[in-house]
Amino acid sequence: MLDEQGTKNFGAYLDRTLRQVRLDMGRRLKEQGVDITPEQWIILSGLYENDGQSQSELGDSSFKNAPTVSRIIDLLCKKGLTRRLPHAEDRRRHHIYLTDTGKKTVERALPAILASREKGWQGLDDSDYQTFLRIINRIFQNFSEQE
Amino acid sequence: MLDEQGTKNFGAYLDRTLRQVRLDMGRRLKEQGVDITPEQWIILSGLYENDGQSQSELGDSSFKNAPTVSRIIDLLCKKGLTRRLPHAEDRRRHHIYLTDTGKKTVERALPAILASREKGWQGLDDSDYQTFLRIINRIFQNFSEQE
DNA sequence: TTATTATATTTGCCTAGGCAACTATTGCCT
DNA sequence: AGGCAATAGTTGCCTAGGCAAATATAATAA
Repeated sequence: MLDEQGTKNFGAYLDRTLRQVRLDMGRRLKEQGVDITPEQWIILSGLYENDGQSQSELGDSSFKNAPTVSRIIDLLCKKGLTRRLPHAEDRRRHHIYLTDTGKKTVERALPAILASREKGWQGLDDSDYQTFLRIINRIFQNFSEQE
Repeated sequence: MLDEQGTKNFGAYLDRTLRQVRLDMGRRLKEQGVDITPEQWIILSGLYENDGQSQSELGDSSFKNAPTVSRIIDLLCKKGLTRRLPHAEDRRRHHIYLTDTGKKTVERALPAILASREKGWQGLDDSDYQTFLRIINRIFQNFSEQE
């Protein structure tokens, strides 16, 4: 069949699995009454760790591109979870800060996130995680090498 | 930090890696002069294997939901790569068939797909693939259990 | 047969995320 | 200083894919 010609069709497995991961996380957030998406969680938790980052810093750490970060932050600002403040030294940049509501939202969301991760990793252990990271990061790096 | 509380943050790795996989595949298809997306490839190759499937069958095998399949097929029909034909026994269904152009497109796309997979799996071997499948399918199943 | 339920597909509305083009700044080079 | 490249961010246009609701048809129950 087309799928196997000596090559490994890992993309299809990544795709279907990530879809389930996102679905489960999204549903748990909703059940918890937290109105954010998994992608928004990534940005919010990044700010919770290190508030006041610029959009490009958030993009680098979350591996999202600039337009995507820009639009997610638009939504988060509209929901009142973050705000953009001017950067003192560089007028092109903004500092992005969590509002108080934003911080509370992160804290309310966390149990749902942790529960979802726990469910996904059932039947697997720490050594599987090391192996998983080795393989998936190798794939990632294989595509990250500048041509 | 938030990311590690004993739980495994596998979602972030799946996310960033899949994004690279799609990007590389998309770029290679474009270089090859084949005007389809990685998602469209999944549907087209499914039809190449088994022509005339219904949309729900394509959805089941590609793990895409009904609206997504419907819209991808809209696009493929607009490009002249597939066509919808009525189902003799069930008038709710369609048979989806590749056109001649569609078949040729699959054949022209295949080298790009295989090259991308090969690049992604560099430095990894068959036994890594078995391990990868075990872990990722376990995650998938953990989320697929009803309830 | 009729009423109810289930299935196949489509559509509307939303977020995420590609690419490319654009603006505003900043930094560097001469 | 003046010119030019690089950087930060935004916007437009596109596809993918969630959910929910709608339509059409089929299958089943009463």
